[in-house]
Amino acid sequence: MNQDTMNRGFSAIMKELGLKETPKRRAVLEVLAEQHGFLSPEEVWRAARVRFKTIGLPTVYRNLEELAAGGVISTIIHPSRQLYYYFCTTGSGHHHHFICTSCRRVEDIPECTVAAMEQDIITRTGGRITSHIVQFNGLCRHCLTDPNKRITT
Amino acid sequence: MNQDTMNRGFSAIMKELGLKETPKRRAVLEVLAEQHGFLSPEEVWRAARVRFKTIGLPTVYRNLEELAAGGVISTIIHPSRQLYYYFCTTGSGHHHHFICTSCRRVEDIPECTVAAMEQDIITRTGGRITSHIVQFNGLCRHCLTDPNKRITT
DNA sequence: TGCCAAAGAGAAACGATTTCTTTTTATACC
DNA sequence: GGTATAAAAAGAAATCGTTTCTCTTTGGCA
Ligand SMILES: [Mn+2]
Ligand SMILES: [Mn+2]
Ligand SMILES: [Zn+2]
Ligand SMILES: [Zn+2]
Repeated sequence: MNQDTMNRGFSAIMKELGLKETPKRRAVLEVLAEQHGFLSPEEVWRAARVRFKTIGLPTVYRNLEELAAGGVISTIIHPSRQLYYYFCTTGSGHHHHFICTSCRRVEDIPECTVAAMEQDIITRTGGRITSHIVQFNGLCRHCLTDPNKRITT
Repeated sequence: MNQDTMNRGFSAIMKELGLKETPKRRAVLEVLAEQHGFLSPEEVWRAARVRFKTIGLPTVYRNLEELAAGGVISTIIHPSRQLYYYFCTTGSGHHHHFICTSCRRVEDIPECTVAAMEQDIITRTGGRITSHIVQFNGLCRHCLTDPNKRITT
């Protein structure tokens, strides 16, 4: 994703969400978009500080939360239970992820085939499903190939 | 689950995991087994203190973690990112859950139909899947029927 | 240009979870 | 039954990721 596409797209995104287009907010989004994997709020903050002498960690937390609430970025469920975010370049469309627990790469799982399971649950339990979590964890082919390059976080 | 079944089963469980059968550990398991829904470590602790004047919160955390590692209890993924545990009476067999975010009831999802998705990911990405998360969140039929009885946690 | 709600800085608080040290206890073995 | 020993627990304290607070700054709009 080149810088121009990024900037144009980001302006539209923030407008749609009714969020002001501030340099800090754009930086948060840019930092995430430049990564191939998911990042923690503190990692986003460290990367953003390279561009801004001053940017507060609470600012990063707030923006990440807002952007995730708006569906612009995805939250990653992690065994450590820390917060992690990922900017998914696959446009709209509901889908899930395969994350490498070693290097943090993320792969799309295009089809969400849980519809049948949901219908089954609804009819069987009589409840209403408001959301679901489907995520596959493992090692990507890079980390599988080079065991000595694995990042055991 | 009656008390006798509980005690006999629990002894075997701890033996299998190579854990000493202590009163505190059994209490943690009993508290969870008596609930129809999932509990936080502090809630387990409060319930366990009814039986023991002294039981430390770290003890509860440690036991819950060990029992979960042994597969005896399940961890629940929660939007609040707090820890929650659930004692699943469905014996062995891999399956997933539908949890009510209001009253914390848990329903089994007997079939795990993600095998096809996994195979697809493996062949397409060349990675290895070590685990997956599949969970459905929503409102159970009780909470759906009585909106005014909903527990908005 | 001026207004004002939204956004950010910086410091501080928070609180769930973990760590540490000392004491107790379950279990294996005699 | 008595004893050794490693596991387990108590209680206090620390940790640290995350959130809150107060004041200041700024983007969007007329
Ligand atoms: Mn994606
Ligand atoms: Mn179950
Ligand atoms: Zn990897
Ligand atoms: Zn319910």
